[in-house]
Amino acid sequence: MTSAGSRSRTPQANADADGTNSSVTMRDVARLAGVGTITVSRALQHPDRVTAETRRKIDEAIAALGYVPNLAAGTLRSSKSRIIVAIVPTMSNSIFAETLQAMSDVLRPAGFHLLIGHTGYSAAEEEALVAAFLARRPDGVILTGYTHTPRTVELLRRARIPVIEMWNIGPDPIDTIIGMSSYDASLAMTRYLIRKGYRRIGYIGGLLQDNDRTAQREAGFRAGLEEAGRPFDPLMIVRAPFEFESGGTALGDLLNRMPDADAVFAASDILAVGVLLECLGRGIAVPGRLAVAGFDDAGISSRMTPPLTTIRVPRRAIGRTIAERMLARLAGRPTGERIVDLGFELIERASA
Amino acid sequence: MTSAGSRSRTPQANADADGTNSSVTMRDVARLAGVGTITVSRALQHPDRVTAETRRKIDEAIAALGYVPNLAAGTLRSSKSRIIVAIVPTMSNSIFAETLQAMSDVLRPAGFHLLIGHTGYSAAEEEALVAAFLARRPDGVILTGYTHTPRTVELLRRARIPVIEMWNIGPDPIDTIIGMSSYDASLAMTRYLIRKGYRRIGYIGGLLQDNDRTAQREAGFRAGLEEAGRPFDPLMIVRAPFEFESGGTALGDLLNRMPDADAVFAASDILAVGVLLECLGRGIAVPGRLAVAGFDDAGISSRMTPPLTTIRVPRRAIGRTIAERMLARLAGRPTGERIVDLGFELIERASA
DNA sequence: TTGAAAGCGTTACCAA
DNA sequence: TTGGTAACGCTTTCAA
Repeated sequence: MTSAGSRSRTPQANADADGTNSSVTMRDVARLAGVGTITVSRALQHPDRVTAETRRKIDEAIAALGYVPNLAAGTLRSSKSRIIVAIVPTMSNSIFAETLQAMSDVLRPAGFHLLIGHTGYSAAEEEALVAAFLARRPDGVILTGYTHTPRTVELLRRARIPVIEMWNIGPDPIDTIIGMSSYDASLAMTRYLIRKGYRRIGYIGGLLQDNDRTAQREAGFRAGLEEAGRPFDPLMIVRAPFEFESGGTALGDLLNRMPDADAVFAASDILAVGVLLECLGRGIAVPGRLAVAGFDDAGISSRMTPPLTTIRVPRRAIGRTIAERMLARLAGRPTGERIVDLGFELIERASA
Repeated sequence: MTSAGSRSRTPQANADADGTNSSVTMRDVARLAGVGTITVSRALQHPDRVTAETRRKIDEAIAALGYVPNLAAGTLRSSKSRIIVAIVPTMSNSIFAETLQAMSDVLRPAGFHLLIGHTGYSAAEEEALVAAFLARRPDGVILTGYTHTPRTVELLRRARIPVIEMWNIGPDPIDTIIGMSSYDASLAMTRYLIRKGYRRIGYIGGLLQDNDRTAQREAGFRAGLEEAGRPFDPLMIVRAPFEFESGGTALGDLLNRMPDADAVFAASDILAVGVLLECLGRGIAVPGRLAVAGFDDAGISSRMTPPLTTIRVPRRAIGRTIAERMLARLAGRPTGERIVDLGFELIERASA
């Protein structure tokens, strides 16, 4: 580990002073090792199909020349890029970041790289990303949710590669869908609040545009009210972008419309924490005067005062499962159901 | 936007029923358009070097055949991948996620894709990532900080591509370094706390392993004490990973060692927010009994009660500037200084 | 276990 | 403005 040292101050001028350069090819390695190029290729791809002695000579030649393989050539010839494309709404929400990291942690040791795109919650942007990324000939594609433009679906269908939709379970996957049911989770939380005796429950949800997660959560909330015979009123719902700032603002809106609310279900912990902080600022007792429930179980939620009742989504497990499934598919190994529900957990804490 | 529809239930079986498939090449497009392949290539790369009529015919052929270019072939031939590698410690910290998104927002419209890796704050892992990614022949590489293994530096030097180190300014960049001085910022915050009259200032910092940002912050804190003639004592420092949970724990440790502390400077808002929440839980008045300052200006910091005094780092500007600089370099346009300091802002709020 | 030749789909080079 | 030919560096195919 060094932070300084004898580095060249003019990187552009780094010629082959040490006899190595970046245009070393497999052929050069083969020549130095005294073998054919194909043997070098085999030594790199399937080390066990080459004698230990040959492998040693090749390894030495690689080290001596500073050889770096050129994956573009391999991809062209083999039609295998070892690239997996993953598209998420945003990377700023650590929910998705953690899922991506979990996927990457499985894929990288297997030699696959994740090419990540973010849509800003726009299906049109997703389509543009898919179109652009397909030119890289990815071996597989992972999308968030099941709401896509028809052309996105068509492009992926024609690409004939594994496609995994994630996070939110829907009825008719393009190929495979892995995640949990936002509807079920939201319904469970609504039932819980009702069971706890809250009479006037407000809902702060995300924007619905191109977002089946937020749509399912809102639908689950309404279903919960209905099955309990509670009248639903559009005034009970406020929608806001997933930011801490909007949680507080949204609570203000909601309380203006529902001054008698005794509980708030926020469809994301980012919003719910914003709500809690706003309550703190306004001196609203939680859960005494107003109960607060969230969704996601973010890192901060358990540290709040009071700690937040929320839905835990297995976000690392989703990433891991998707990556493993993808690797199995690409290796031709048998895979299971096309719809994989990894479930959720209702975490009961003090806030509701 | 559709969430369902007439999708095939057996994607593996999608043959060329509609006459289009994914093995359409530029040659097929050329044939249908009645031109040479090179003209198709030109129409795609430099639309202005082709007559409008030719371009129209080619566009029609592309649409009719559902042609998707193969970038692997182009990369092989031209040695231009239009891939930029970016390596960060973690994507879970939204600080880095926002910088990555800002970079991506500039690079994508220019036809470049970001290949992202995360090191988990390990220089050895960074080296492994760089070695693996270089096989994709990226057009440029972006690293976080200036602490790298010698082999990482050597690999990048040999690759002869633009390398931009980011976030933390250091004296001797591999090539170009863009960010701010964590040392200066930390020193400024320490001076601020001293000026505000706090006598016994504790410090909660990140782990130092392979992390020049945390090291500079700690050094800045010590320098601030020293220049004010305050005695430094190792007991004043607690180090913890950047997680909400550790902020609270670390505060406990610190107060055991320094029961008379009247201020805490946490080297990350994640820790500082954890500290604030812990104070809330323990009934410690902020800033009356204990002042709290942070670093990063995370989204939640301004919403806390009291709102958090912190250092604002221009994280989106860093990403944008890096991307623009990278594009300029790759286009052969002149670029400025090798060290670009985008500065910071001390945000004075109520917590300290 | 090893190798020779062919070819992947694109773009550089040179010519018309 | 357009095109023919060659070449990028690897892996597949077939053969020894």
